[in-house]
Amino acid sequence: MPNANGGQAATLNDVARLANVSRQTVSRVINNKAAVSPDTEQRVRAAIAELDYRPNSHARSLVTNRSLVLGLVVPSISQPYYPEIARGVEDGADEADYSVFLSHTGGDPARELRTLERLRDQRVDGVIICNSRLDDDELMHATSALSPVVLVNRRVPHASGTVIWMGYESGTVLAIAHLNALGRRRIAYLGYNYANRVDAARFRGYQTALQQVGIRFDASLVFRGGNSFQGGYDAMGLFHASGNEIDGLFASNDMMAIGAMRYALTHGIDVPGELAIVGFGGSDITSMVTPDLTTVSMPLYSIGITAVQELLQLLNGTSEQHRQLNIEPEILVRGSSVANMDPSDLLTRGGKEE
Amino acid sequence: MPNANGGQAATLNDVARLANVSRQTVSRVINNKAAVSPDTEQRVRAAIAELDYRPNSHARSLVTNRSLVLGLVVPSISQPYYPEIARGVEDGADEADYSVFLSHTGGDPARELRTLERLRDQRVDGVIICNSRLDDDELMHATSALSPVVLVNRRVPHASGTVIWMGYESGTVLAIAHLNALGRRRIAYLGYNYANRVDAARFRGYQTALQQVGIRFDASLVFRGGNSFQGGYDAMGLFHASGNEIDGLFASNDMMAIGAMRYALTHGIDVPGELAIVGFGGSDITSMVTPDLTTVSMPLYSIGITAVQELLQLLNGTSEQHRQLNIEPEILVRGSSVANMDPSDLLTRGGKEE
DNA sequence: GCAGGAGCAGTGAACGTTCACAGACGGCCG
DNA sequence: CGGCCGTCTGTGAACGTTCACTGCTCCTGC
Repeated sequence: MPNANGGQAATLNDVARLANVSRQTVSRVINNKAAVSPDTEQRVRAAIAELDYRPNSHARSLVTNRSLVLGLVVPSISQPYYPEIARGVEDGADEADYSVFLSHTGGDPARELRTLERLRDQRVDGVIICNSRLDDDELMHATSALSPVVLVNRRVPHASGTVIWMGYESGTVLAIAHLNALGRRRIAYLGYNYANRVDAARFRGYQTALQQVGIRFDASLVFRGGNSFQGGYDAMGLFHASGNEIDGLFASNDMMAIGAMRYALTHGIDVPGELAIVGFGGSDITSMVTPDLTTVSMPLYSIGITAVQELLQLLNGTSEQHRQLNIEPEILVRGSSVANMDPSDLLTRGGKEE
Repeated sequence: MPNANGGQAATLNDVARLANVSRQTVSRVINNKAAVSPDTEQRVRAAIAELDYRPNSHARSLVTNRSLVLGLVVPSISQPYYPEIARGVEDGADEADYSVFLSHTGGDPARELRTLERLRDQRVDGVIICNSRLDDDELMHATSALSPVVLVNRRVPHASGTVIWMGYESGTVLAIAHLNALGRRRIAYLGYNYANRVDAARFRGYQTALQQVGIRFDASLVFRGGNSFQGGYDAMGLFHASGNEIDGLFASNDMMAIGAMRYALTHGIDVPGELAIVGFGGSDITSMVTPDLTTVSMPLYSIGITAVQELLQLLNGTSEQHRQLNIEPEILVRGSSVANMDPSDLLTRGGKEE
């Protein structure tokens, strides 16, 4: 415990006294703002080291009006997909010497609202909100006191700040086109919640793609289930029991796709022979299942990085507001849609950037 | 923008002026500390609402010496396992009205050190560190200025604060005992880094268990690979090529186990018939692979909750320091070690809480 | 009728920084 | 040799709260 006065952290004044200079001089040294004579600087640094002094960020923020803290709000940190974004945000922030408040809302709008209030209380310098569950008005109001803001997967009318929009629609088109190219014609769509903007965008992509390749939309091939492995498994079971024949399946996310695939495999349906399956998300899991899952992949890590950079640019005015960045996905073709791929070949494909 | 003076957030003084009372009275209302007449309170609340006032937490922290913020440090947020802990921490903190700084270190000790410094700068009220990569001295020194501290999976001599220790050793004993009970005698151990404390603890468990069930330790059945799906796959390949016969395999974590299983399945080794496999971690993925993976499961979410509660108790002195909490794992028996389980039965087992 | 307490409100100082100044000192130029 | 500029350092105020007081009014009890 190199602290001077009984457990309390040393202050600028303590350092100044020890080094026989004024507060301001110490401040100058730690912020290396203005010129300080080498001799003085040396003395100050020695004092800082001796007292193990570190500036109090609260005091600093109070006067500078900047906290060097960002907020990241996600619905659920434990779902695959968000951790990867969070990692990007973390890395981007760390590099710029920012800290990150992580908050997860559990998909509960009330909790999201509470979280945003708290971030405001903490006077964070900016906020990244992923897949907000608030309705337009609430979101507008909550973020108006919270600028700048980067919204991931949510377009809000007249939002100041930047919107990062993932190509859910185009990604789904990719998936359906792939299934069509494989000669599949009866392609089912497995979603989870059409009231959800993201799921709705995918559904639009499904319809668009069908039209493009000249397949008539058949509402009986659209079904839904819970947003999980179990949900996909159960939904597939129900659908199968209905007796509808299909040779292709697109699922809204990887976990549901894997659940559906599991049902198929354990009920004598050959994948991909009889049924080709494509998931959405590009999560790690997809390369660990057998057969590995063809999936539409989003560059999640770099989305996180981009979000932070955009936020920092908004902060120092290097970027204009009202921008929209579109992120385009790619499709990772694997064993759940194309048979007889060399497994060792599969392993090297579809790796994520680090 | 209900703000009064041009974009700047309203302050206590603004509210006081508008409500025609003193700062202190407003303070009393927002902290509902002392008695305030109903009439006055009403006026103050109206003013707060009109100005959309929210207290500045920096100013508050400066004088109260509490920040209502906790720090959570993990090696990697995108690896399965940490998100679940983070979720627990988040939920526990949210309930107590605390915010959480999430920092991930990428397993880099230098970055971990930098992170801890930053948390200290931010004057967080407490820190949870998972699987610290620092050596004892560094960790001791870095945390001495950062109390209270909860250390997950790391025992440090004379650490003030609490240690949460997961039963790596006992969990591994569970796994080996299970394999032995199935009649497996040539049980291999697949690790990733024996210099790693956690991996070393598991290895001790392996040796202990062998001894308990009367199997002679055979060093040629111990091999290692990278800490990932690919690592498990490759290591299994090399081991297989060496011609060593085994009928049971324990892997240090789920991803490696799944990689090894994938290698076995794609190279004509029947799982679990010829080779029974047990992983470690209890991550979600394990129930999504085919066959689903028998795994040693840690109650990660509740560990996160526990860590926060412990921290908060240390904060208000309700818990004594130098405590060690041992978390005991359980084994989830599934298709990779026991064949012919009803798949729908499997689905309902091993689900996580929440 | 007055001491004492309860209920309510306000004042100055403090928390640990940075900011906008101002001052001291020496050297250079005209 | 006087004025001015550059380099270095110090001073008071401010940021937005809470804390420890003090002061006022009104009621109660003896």
